[in-house]
Amino acid sequence: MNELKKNYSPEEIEDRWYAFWEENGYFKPDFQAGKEAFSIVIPPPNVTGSLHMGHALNATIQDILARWKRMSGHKVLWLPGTDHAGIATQNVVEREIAKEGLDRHKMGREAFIEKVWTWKAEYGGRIFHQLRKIGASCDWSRERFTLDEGLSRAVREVFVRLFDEGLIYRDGRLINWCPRCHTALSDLEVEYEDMEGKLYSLRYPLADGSGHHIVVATTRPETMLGDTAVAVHPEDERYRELIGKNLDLPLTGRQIPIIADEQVDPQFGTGAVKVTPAHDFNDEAMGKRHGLPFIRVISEEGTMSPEAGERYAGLDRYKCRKRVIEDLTELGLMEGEKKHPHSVGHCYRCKTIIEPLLTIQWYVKIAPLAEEAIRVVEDGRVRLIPNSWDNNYFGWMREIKDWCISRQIWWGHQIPVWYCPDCATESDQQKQGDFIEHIFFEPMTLADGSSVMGGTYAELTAAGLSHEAIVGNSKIIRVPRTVKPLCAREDLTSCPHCGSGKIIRDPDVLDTWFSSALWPFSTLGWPDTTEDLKTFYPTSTLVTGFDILFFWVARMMMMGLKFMDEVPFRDVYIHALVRDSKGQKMSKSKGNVTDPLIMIDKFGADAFRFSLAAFAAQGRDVRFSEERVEGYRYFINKLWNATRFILNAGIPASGKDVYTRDDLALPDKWILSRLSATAGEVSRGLSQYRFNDAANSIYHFIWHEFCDWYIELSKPALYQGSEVEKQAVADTLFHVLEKVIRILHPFMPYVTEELWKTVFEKEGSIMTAAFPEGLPRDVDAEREMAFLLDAVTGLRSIRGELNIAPSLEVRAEIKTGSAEAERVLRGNIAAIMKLTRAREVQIGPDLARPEGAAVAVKDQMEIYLPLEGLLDIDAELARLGKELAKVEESIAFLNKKFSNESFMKKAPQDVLEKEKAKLSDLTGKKEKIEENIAALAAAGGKR
RNA sequence: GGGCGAUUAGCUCAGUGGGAGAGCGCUUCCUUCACACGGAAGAGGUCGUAGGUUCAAUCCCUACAUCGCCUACCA
Repeated sequence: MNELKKNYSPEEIEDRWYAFWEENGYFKPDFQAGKEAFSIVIPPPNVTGSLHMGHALNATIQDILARWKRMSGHKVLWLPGTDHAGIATQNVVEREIAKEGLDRHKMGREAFIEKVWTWKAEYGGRIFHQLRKIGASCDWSRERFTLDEGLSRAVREVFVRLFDEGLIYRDGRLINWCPRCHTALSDLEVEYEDMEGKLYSLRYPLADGSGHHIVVATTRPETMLGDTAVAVHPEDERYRELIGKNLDLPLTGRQIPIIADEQVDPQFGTGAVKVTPAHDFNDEAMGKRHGLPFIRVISEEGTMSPEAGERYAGLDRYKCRKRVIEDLTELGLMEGEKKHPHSVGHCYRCKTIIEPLLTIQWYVKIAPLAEEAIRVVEDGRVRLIPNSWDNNYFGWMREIKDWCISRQIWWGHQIPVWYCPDCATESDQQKQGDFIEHIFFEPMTLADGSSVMGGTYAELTAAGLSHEAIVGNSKIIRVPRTVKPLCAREDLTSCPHCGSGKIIRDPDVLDTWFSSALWPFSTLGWPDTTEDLKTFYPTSTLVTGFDILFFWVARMMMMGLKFMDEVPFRDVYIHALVRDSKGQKMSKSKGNVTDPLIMIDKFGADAFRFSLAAFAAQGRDVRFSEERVEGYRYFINKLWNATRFILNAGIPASGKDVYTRDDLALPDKWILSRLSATAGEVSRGLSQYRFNDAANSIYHFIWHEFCDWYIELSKPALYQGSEVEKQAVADTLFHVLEKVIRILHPFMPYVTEELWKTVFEKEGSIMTAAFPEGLPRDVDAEREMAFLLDAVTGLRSIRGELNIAPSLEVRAEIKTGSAEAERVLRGNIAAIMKLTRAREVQIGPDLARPEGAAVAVKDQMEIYLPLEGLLDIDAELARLGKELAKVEESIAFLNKKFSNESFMKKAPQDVLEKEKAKLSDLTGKKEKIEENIAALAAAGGKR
């Protein structure tokens, strides 16, 4: 047997055991026959990510499940991977190259993407290192990346199939545009934030020369340059006469009509609203209803476009706002302004204020996919846990809008669509709208006389040509997006219709979430029918935060059902957000971020994991507090020292089964029964995703039952018992310890492995030991033990409250009220003496009340502590008085109940019985206390 | 605007239709041969407010207050 140091030091063992597990393949599923599959796919963190508290909680929960299921005889796959995180990653690398004075346009698409891959190779694995620190038992041999070859094939397959079915289409409409990221965003990617804005009132003069004007209110005066109407409510008396008339739109020289529309709220502002169909979602709808022109006055860069007029073109949108206000003021057309709080959409990646822009984008027609995804939650094929999320989920799914999936960035899955300029008709060319631009290089002779072969931008820069030279000599082909798109599984090099080699690929890439939507099956090998796919799909449980319920979970449901014809997972455990100790959301800008790695450093991964599990109550945010982590480090130390105690006793385990032998004492049987109960509670907790219950249950058992009671009770036997008694106790201690570290292992993998290997010198790993299940309860032992516990607590209570010095070795007398109580107490006199520091304990059914004794009244016993002259009678009287008051209060309450006729008539029989029993117990107790008070008072009087 | 959740001991939070629990903190005592990262004994709560349902409400219902979150087109 090995020696343990006095205190547990996590840093010395964690990395060693992790390497041991990984090298020996313990994280790989065990394909042994007969094992049921249990699979989890990790919510892929962004490659740019580093581990934050959310990941830590998420990973800990998954790991607890994975380890528990492994120990419970499942073949477990926990599949790890990362997400390419299109916009986020592109932003990071763009900042990186900006330091070298580069930008992606100068580099060219291919060179830039290569740069991102290089970056990914260097930094992308960071988070996996961190997950290893936490102890995550992922099967790293199956690690995937949303942009790797296999997953890209899956993306391509899905796109083509949806395209062929008409579920993917292009349309020109308003979308949320981030002028900084220079891309479209889906509705979900816009974060709304309340901001203190201003509401400006502008005067639009009537065009009839009457000198009258209409006042409109707006928060965005610069958009007035793109107004194409002013709308009023059709019933609005104030404006009825004016409907159909024209207004002079200031600063533009254009005239716009006054239209009537139900959507206008006559109560708001002046009841007249300016309509800018090309830059506002409401106005877009109104514009379409009334056939208004769409004038785009703001460009992709967030600056004013030429259509805004010469005076404003090129200005930043906010500078333009100022200038418009100045100009209107000068014309006397500013009616006024006032503060106006409103919510403004921001890019979820860079926080820039989004701009609604009219562009052509790719969409997924989502309603047909959503139907089935709703049904599977309704009929329970997928369970959301906690189910309070059901309504949120249904609400969102039922109102779901088509999903904009194209992004104008480079890092991602490029849309597998080509356009043929030679197939474009004249009407295509003339149509206003988006063009796809392609820099096209033909073999050319440069100014210095050298000649250059044609090629892509990247190839040419690689050949040493400057950006200027390339751009100056290139031809730009523009293909209107209205040309029929050609969608294909394999890259096209020529037009399948006309054979033209000039076809241009759609430059857009797919929304990152498009590929993550396929994660549960693409990672398992789909579209091939692999062994993994057959074994592990559908996955068992998805563990995720509610913040990506719609981004990710809902979309996985739709895609899984569509392409696998089966739900992607059975259970979705939705955990809360980790907040700081004050309940604030952790964020870099607030500086209240707790770094999980620092926590692991300070307290060890086990303590940190256990805290997260203990915090993870369903349906509530997690408030993280370092003090609690510290507390759980103490807990590990407690277990560690309990182990030292067991080892130091120096009695090796005999190997005899503790459940079939007949030489166990009451405390032994009791702790075994409590162990069984605890194992059951932990199993139940885990299977119901009540991680806090499971954690608390094992914590309480180890500390307060095993250490506080059983180990203390074991001492008399170990120090003074017979050889047989010693061996029985030692065997019980070892047995409970061994089982307890198994139960604890999913929560605390490292320390449990350490104890398993060093104390029990076992082969293999605790990871493959069976999780304790179905251990026998011993209700007799638990009931009998209550007498012993009562006797000890009663005596301790007297000692504590009467402040009897611990050095004073008292004598105790216990008058028992039943044969069972007597038998139990008699059998455990040594333990009572040891735990209460009594030099003598007398037990019997008819002991006389000694004079000058303190007393405690318990079920089936009166405990006397004779203090021969030392008793502070007043203190004891006060103590008993307090006790009596409590009992009397309860009795009064019960009596009130019984005197209530309706209660007697209507309360169910079992409740009635229970209350009656309670009353009779209390009455007995009351009488005994009163007797003792009377006796004591008499004794006091004699004094 | 709509929806959801929260409100329980000093703090952080569990919990249940039959007079409320934990951890930390606090008080008192104890360096007793696993652990002072320890042990023992205590104090501490009209379970947000007001109504209602019920024999019985901290728990169910309604309203209100406060605080969060999600969602929405009020210019």
